[in-house]
Amino acid sequence: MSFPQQVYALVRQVPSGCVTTYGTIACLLGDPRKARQVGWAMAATPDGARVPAHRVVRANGALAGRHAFGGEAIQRALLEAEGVTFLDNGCVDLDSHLWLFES
DNA sequence: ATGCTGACAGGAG
DNA sequence: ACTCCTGCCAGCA
Repeated sequence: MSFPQQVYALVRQVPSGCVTTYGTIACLLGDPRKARQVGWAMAATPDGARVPAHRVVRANGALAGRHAFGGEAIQRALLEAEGVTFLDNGCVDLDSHLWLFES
């Protein structure tokens, strides 16, 4: 199982209405320092992977921005549509929606 | 091969 | 609170 494959597998487990962070994913894969590679993996996410990359946010809940989906606003809209709430600063309410992969 | 960049994170100044 | 620096590793000029 290649690194990106594991990333996709985990992200796919995130239920609608929940989010997770790059660091968390990297940690679950055994190497917290590979957070950047997680980001790279998301950027390279093939459509066929069916990975809800919009549910993956930064360590503090801030959205990816830049190259993502066409804008942070889009990612935010997608999450809101799934029931995810945001803080005044535009960050995801991790306290309520962070997926800890307890399943 | 070398160096810079990047959907990141964490620590230091 | 904010900016800068380093670690990690894949991709590209």
